[in-house]
Amino acid sequence: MTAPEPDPLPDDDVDWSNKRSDARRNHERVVAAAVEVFAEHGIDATIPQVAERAGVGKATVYRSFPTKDALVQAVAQYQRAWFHRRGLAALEQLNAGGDPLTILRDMLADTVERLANDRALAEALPATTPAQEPGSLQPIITAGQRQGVIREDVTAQHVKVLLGGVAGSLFRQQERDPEQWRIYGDLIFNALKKV
Amino acid sequence: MTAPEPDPLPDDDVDWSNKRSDARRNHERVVAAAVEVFAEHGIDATIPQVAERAGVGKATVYRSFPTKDALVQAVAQYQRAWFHRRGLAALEQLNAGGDPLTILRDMLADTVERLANDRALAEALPATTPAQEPGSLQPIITAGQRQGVIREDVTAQHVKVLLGGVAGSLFRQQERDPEQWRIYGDLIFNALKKV
Amino acid sequence: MTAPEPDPLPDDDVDWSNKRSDARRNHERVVAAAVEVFAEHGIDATIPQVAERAGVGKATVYRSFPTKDALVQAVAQYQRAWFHRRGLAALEQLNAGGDPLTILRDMLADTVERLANDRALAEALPATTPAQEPGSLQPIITAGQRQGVIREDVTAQHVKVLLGGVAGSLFRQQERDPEQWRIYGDLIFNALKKV
Amino acid sequence: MTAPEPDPLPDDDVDWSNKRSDARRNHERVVAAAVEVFAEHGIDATIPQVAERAGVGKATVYRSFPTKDALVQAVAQYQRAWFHRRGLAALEQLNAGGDPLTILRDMLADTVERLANDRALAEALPATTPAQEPGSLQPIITAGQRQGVIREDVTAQHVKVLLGGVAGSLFRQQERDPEQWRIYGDLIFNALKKV
DNA sequence: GATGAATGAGAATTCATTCAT
DNA sequence: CATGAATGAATTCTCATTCAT
Repeated sequence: MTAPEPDPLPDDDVDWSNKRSDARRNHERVVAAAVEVFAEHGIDATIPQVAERAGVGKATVYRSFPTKDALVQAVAQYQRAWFHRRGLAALEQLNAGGDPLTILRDMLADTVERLANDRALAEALPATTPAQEPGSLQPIITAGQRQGVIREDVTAQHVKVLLGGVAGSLFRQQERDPEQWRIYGDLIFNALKKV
Repeated sequence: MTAPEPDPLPDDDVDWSNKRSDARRNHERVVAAAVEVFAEHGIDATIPQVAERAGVGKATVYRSFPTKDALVQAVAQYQRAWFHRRGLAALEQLNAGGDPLTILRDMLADTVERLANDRALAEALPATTPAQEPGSLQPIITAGQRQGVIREDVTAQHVKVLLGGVAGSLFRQQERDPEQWRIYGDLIFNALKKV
Repeated sequence: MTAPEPDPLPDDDVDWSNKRSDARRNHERVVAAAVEVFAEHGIDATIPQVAERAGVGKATVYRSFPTKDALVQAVAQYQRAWFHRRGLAALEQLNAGGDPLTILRDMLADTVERLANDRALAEALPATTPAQEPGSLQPIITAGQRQGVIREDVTAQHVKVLLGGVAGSLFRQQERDPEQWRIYGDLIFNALKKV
Repeated sequence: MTAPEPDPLPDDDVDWSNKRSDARRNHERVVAAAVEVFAEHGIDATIPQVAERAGVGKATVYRSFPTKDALVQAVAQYQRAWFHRRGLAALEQLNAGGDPLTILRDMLADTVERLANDRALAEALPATTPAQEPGSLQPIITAGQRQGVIREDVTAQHVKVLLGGVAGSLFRQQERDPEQWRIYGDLIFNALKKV
């Protein structure tokens, strides 16, 4: 039900075959550090923070990513990719004849659990555009709407905004209680259901 | 149904009885300017921006508020106060025999409308602690729960987080369509209802 | 024959009447430091260099000039203004019936002498556009052309490029001998004369 | 009338007899690339730019030249060498009984044409010292002086400074019109003539 | 020998905060 | 009291140069 771990890191479309292994290790360290630091501090984290976490100099971060924004986008893409994969898993369940509401509830629960540990995902989620993610949440919502169990004015985008927005707020007030996070997931699930 | 205007400014627990009147006027100007500027730009607005809007020097802002954070807190308190007053108005309707769900729906609609025009409220809303705001939304929710129309695990805090979180996301993606804001209000309303 | 000393510093269109005297002094220090530092190192001089020379912090420089380019432009304008004033003085001599060739020779000599001590003027000179400087050199050249003693294909712009270019080169090779500088002025004068 | 192409590359006083041929080839590639890149961007071009143009790694550039300045000097030497060869060609014409003024005019025209397409030459030209270039322009100037058609206080160095300086200015203001470049060459020619 | 990865020093710029007037 | 001038710390980004492979 959960996504496979560890998540693959973004590859940046670089052909690493003829690069030195330590360089690749450092690149991965940078990305991993960025994922961690952004997870903790959001996209306001600074390049020096990332560099220190990775144990490299600032300029090494710039070797992998030419601007801070590029790094932010890479991490955001990585986060969206997780969400996308989770959506594909849900889609398989749906195609296997699963119940849309159940699948949706589980997916929301998983996502909230991850959001609780990853501020960057919270910030990346609403920025997703439907075209970029054919899998995602939309098919499940559509299926539920066909069955008349999900509100007809709801789209995946609404869910992402609700999830991302709530997570952002909870991070800001440093809510760490998993039970509270779970409740919010359940409330959002409830918001989508047809009365 | 809407709150009275202009909203009273926060008092900051200062004894003004022996202050010069122009000092008090400056203080109020600063707060009013801060409310406006933060409403437009969120808490990332700068002190110089606030000072300019207030028509005073930067140091005058610091006379009223020793740090930028103090000013942010004051504005946040002011925003929460608006929400609190709106809650008291709803409470009166409740005591006059109104329907909790209807009252709740109207209050959410009003709040979303205000959120759409006030970034600072979105940022301030979730930071409220229950003890600070006995009025607020809680009595309406409680009444609805007694009538069995509102989920029992829901508190005013949950609603604030949902509202503030969604508004934050919508601001970040610069969503200006009032219809979209309205839908989110409706979804949150739906989230609270008992199935 | 030479320009009045000390040259007036650029005023940046600021009304200083209600500013504190120390602020004005600091502003002037910044400008004076910038003029000096740019005179020595050209426009590649850095803001920290200017700040240190002025005995102020970097940010104080930014108070007077919002970007480095603004500072560069101010200094360049100041330099062009000197050249302009010198041109006006020459124009008066011309109107008083002076000999164009003699006036031109003197003006070139003065300018070269100043260029020898001011790298920034060398860099600013060619950037002048005729429209900006109605006085300048053009009237003298035109008068000389009317008398048939100056080449007809010559404009003030050509002279500025010759002067600025030569001075740039001499700075780069650190030529300090005034006699050499004088010779270049004389060569340029010779270049302009009709055969 | 023009110099033979391709120009020979500088030798840097290195004994290549016991070097591997590919190392020598790399060295030459670096110099050729540096000549091109500096011609386009002046000495502000970066080492990575040169390395990329040469198709080698940055460190390979540093193997041939310990600092960027060393590379700059090598390119400058190469540019001066072109000028020197052009001077030798002129010298032959002189020895064959040519007219000094005509030879000088042609040489200046050629040089200006090359300057217009080579920023590095403009920057390198004035840095020449007479001792380094016995040939160059000096013999023609001397011949012209003997005939009484060229000013007696003029040396080849003066001409180089005039040429390099003007070219530097024209590059900085991005003057691309060949006619303008030609005029400057003619003015410099005029500057040298005896009245 | 050759490579490209890594780095440190430094540049421009912004802003919360302090202080002299 | 009120002001705006001054500043230092922090941030993004660049490049000449060194070093491990």
